[in-house]
Amino acid sequence: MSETERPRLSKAAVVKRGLALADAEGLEAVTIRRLAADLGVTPMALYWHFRSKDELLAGLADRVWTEIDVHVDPDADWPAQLRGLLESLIRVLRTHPSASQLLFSGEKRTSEPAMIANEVALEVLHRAGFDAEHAAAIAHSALFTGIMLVMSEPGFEPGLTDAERAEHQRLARVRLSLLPPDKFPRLVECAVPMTASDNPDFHYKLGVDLFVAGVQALAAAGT
Amino acid sequence: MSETERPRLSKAAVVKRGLALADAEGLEAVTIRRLAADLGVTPMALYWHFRSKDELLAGLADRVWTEIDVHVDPDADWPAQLRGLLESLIRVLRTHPSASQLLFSGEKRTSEPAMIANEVALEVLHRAGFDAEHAAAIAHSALFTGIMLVMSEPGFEPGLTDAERAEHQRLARVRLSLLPPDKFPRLVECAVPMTASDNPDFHYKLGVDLFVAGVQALAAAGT
DNA sequence: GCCTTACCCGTACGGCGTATAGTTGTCAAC
DNA sequence: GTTGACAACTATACGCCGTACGGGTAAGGC
Repeated sequence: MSETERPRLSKAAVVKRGLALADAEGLEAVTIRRLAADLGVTPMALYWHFRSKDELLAGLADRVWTEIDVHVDPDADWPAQLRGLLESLIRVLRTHPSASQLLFSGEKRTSEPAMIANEVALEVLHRAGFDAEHAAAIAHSALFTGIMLVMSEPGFEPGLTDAERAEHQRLARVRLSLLPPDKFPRLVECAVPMTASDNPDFHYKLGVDLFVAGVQALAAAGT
Repeated sequence: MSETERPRLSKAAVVKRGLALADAEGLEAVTIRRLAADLGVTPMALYWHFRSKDELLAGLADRVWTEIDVHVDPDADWPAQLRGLLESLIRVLRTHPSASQLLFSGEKRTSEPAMIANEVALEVLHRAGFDAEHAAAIAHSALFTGIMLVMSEPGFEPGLTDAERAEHQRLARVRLSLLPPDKFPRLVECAVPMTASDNPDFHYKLGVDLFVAGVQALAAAGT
């Protein structure tokens, strides 16, 4: 009865497993010890491949960046291109719910795939007529708009089961409904939509519409 | 030689000190042990006033919410009112750099002052002609736009000294400038504006403009 | 005099990131 | 075929963290 041979560890394998763990149980579940255990290895083994936990997390972020599709339809107008990029970003961030948290630490947006995405966005904005300063700010804003949209999705809290999420929503809704209607008429009225963690499409569509419309307004005003 | 009498602890005093600590050294400096030491008290003393650290942090968040000015100019039109609210939010978040991180945990946006702010925003949006669903989504979006603007300010990293921040900026700028210009022409071109952590007014003005313009466009399209 | 209540301390547990030093498997050089 | 170097790990330990549990102690009511 031979020991089940564990394949050699590799940076990529660790990152893959770490990302899967983050996706499944939230970023706070990604600890050196837990990840090592999942990989059937001693905690300190990871330090052979990564200088620190932060470098490991940077590895996760890097991998997430590679998943976003930076292809823009050359025949579309620039608002459609911008929208496409933002939607691609959102798609990736939604499949990796902890990635948004990850991308906040500034030095995790400097990997090469991140640069490429940034470059493409800047190019689109350049063609839209924005100068370097505005293009930079708007590209930055687009990234954070995507992150915020994902993190502000009602009921967003990575690592929760669907049942827990539903219960949270129910509680939030009840709490809102039971507010004094004379002091909080609008809140009571909006109890349901404010906590609607069911169909998120409305949330994302409105968010993207808002952003693109804003940029278009700026472009029009800038001329 | 009498012991220097320490005044009795109170919830408010702990929150005050905690917020000051967060402002000065970042949220990760706010540990039970450190905060207790600052207050001249044993860690477990804080647990008399708060059930858990999370409840303490909720206390910080609550206090931050009370600082935002929810007064809207009744003579202004709704875009100006919306802008005023957002600017007030941003002002507070900027004076408490760690507050943005704090407000992410959903249950820290349910205190009474938070509700009031929300109610006011919903009222403004209602008068702008949005239905409950859109008003709810846009109010939500406004809050997160404020948070995002603060956290996406170039060089944002609470608990850093000005010198460290300047050094970070310098490094980021150099790294961008040294990219291969044939692969990243726009990035190289935007090296300076992308890392401009000096005058932040441009950043915030553009962010608010973007948001308000977006909402106005939505209002116009909705009619 | 006693008891309750509010407030605080001491100790301990399990988990975290990681510094430091030791162990093993692999494989080229002699 | 032995040796030695090096890559890839393991073992142990340190100092943090949040916090459960079980006291202690001064003030005030009876």
